[in-house]
Amino acid sequence: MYSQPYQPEIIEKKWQQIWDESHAFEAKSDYAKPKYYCLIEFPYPSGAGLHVGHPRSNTALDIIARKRRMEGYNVLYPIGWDAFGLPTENYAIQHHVHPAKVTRENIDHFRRQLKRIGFSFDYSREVDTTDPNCYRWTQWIFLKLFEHGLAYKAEMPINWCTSCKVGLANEEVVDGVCERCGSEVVRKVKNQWMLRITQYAQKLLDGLDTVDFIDRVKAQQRNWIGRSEGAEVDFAIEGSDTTLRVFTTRPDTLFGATYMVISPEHPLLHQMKDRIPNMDQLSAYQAEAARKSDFERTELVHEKTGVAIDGVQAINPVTGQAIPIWVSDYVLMSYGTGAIMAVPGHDTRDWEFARAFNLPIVEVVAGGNIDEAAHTDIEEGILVNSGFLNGLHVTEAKEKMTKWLEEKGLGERKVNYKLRDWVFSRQRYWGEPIPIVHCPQCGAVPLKESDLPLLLPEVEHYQTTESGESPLAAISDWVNVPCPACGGPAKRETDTMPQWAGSSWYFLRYCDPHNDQAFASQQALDYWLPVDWYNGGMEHTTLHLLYSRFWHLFLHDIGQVKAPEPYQKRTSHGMILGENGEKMSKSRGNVINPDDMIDEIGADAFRMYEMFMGAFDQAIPWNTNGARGCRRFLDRVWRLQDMVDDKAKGLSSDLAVNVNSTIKKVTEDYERMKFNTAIAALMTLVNDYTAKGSITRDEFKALLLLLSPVSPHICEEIWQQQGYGDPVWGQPWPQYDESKLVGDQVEIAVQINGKVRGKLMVPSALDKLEGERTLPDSLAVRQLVGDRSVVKTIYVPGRLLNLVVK
RNA sequence: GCCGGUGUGGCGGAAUGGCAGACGCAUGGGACUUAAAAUCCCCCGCCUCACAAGGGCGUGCCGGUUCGAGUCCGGCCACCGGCACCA
Repeated sequence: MYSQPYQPEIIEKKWQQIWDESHAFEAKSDYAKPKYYCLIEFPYPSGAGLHVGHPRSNTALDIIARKRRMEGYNVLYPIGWDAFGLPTENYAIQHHVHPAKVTRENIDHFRRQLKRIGFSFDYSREVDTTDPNCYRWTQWIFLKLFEHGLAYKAEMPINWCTSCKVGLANEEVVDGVCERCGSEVVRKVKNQWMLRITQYAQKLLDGLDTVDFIDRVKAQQRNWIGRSEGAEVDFAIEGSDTTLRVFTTRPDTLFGATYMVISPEHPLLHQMKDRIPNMDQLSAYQAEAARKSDFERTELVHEKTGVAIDGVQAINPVTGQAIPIWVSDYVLMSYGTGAIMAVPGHDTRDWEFARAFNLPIVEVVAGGNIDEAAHTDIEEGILVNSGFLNGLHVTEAKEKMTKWLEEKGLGERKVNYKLRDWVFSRQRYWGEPIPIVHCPQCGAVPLKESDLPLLLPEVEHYQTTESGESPLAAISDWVNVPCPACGGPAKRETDTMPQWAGSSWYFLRYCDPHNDQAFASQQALDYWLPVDWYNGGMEHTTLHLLYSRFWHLFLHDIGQVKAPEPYQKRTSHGMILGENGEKMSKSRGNVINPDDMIDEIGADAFRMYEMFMGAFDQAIPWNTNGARGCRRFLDRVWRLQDMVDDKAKGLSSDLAVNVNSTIKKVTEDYERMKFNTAIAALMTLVNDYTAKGSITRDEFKALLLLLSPVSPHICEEIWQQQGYGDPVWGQPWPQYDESKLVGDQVEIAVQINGKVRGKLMVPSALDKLEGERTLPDSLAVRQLVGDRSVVKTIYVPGRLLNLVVK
């Protein structure tokens, strides 16, 4: 009997120390070797520590990273800290400590927790976004964006979180409330730094065709970018030189445009105010619309309100008829031109509005009943009541109308995107300072590159001021500086960058993290990029993933990186839910702490359960008993040491098929992220070994190599104790013998009319034709058929025989 | 409303158009033990049947294709995620 019990708490510490001291997982700067870059989203080092969601992503790519090393690749699997951000700052305010100190402590805590799980990260390349040597380059990229006209300052209504006291990007507002804290978001006009991500809308869309992202990620990005094709059309305003421009995706329905609607913020109102008799009424409506918070706007859907503009009419360019212009908040200033042509016959919103205010409804595409509802299902319709378009299919009509508009100079083809520019300023302390000086003479002046990094100054209070200004605004000797251009008195920008800044390029820094001449050397970037495999959460699909692709496309355009797209492959893991099937949260009291689990079952079993619990891309409830089952499995693996027969050589004949097919299955399943079935196959193999009662050294060895990416510590320990030689992490990945995947004989099912009626042993080499010729004559099959006659015979080699009988 | 995804035992789940329920969890039974824990073994979808054998039914619902459908096609339903007065 093997006397020593399995003690993960001892062997895991032991091997973690050995990995550390031997620099086992540091990426080599050997640019001749084939490389593989595995990336997980770097964590935000919160005070709460690691939760069980982090290890799901980390273990998955740790398996890939460890497998790639065994396959001979130079692997980069880095880790870092997305350490700027509000929770740390709020904690610092509350407890009167410096956020940098809080950050340092949290990082140390996170690193300890991660090391305890045995991830093969290259800790020598840690990136910390709050380190001036790092954010210096974040500022540098900002200067480049500014230099290329992609960063600009604008007075504009922004989403203002009333609790965080900070402006938010559109992407950070969810259901009208702050994504982070859930508080009400109101619109507030502020002077904000913006990034022109809209200029990259088409490139962000096109790039998706060149990369290997899972479909739902691509779909969500496309959806968010929201491209739509159509035309812009000018409507003349009666009795003036002005025209009112609209965007429409359905130029073919122009004959059905019976009125127009402009958004309450549309400049036309102000422009025409002298000839509008009911301006008071309109101003009141404008004020009403402005008061509505985003929350109210999303809640109060479908109840159409509006006011007609008296004394001003537009001319429908195809019918020549004068049509009224209305103001309504169902038309958004931020999309298209802020004005629409209303086609109530074929648009639900226009139909409701027309009904509410008694406006004419005209059918221009046949097939519906416009007295009952708008006829919107018109992709295949035929035009009616439409002059020169009558009788045409909508597709032809669209084309003909667009050409007609272009010829007459009344409009043009146009593509619109839902994507908005990115609000980039935050009125907060704990972020990268924006390296700009505002000079009354020269305007916004960038710092010189040689003056970077612009350090965050020490302040007394980290709180946003009551007027909504950054805490940096209160430090007058930091704020007041000479203008870098003219030397006159000027003031620094006091807003800081959002947390998304650092995460938009951190993966580039990993390539060469200690470089102080550039964000990374050209050679390192050329070698390591693109990231070969990036795994992360679905919640980052429209934020981080889009932003970082944008920055990378930009860096590509200015010649800093070779490839346009940063990530070759993107996968996403499913969320881990609490044991009750609900989302894990402190308030629900269903949070599982990784440290507690590791104390109980060890890191190897914990890692295994994270991968075994279910399909990797699905949300799965945690089950502590299931995790204990993984520990029991590792106990069985440990006890296999009692069964090793030192004298037996190679693979025993009755296990050769099991071992070879397991190697094949596990190898393929790891690549497809089917970790649960790979582990199930390993369990089956161990069951086979146990049932046999004795195994050869080679049989044990194959198991350890296959299991090592999932549960590395126990494999290293057994490997060493069994005297297999150099550590597992440097061993070649096991290969299978194609000729040993099936035995000489296989059991097949015998079906009569598609129903299983018996089993039969047949030679596995038997082919389809030969099987169909010979098998029906065998005794067992003849008994099943009885005196019925066989009409048809189908033999699927190695699977089944189906006889159709009458 | 639009775009994705998912529906299979008590539970998590498995199944290139080919034996539905692998693997694990839970439950029950047994062995070992003075006892317990640990470990090992067995059973474990529903119905029929005294039992066994045997048979029937079964992958959200309705239809279709096929020798054969959880898988493919058509039409629904439910749930989850994302987007949404986006013209």
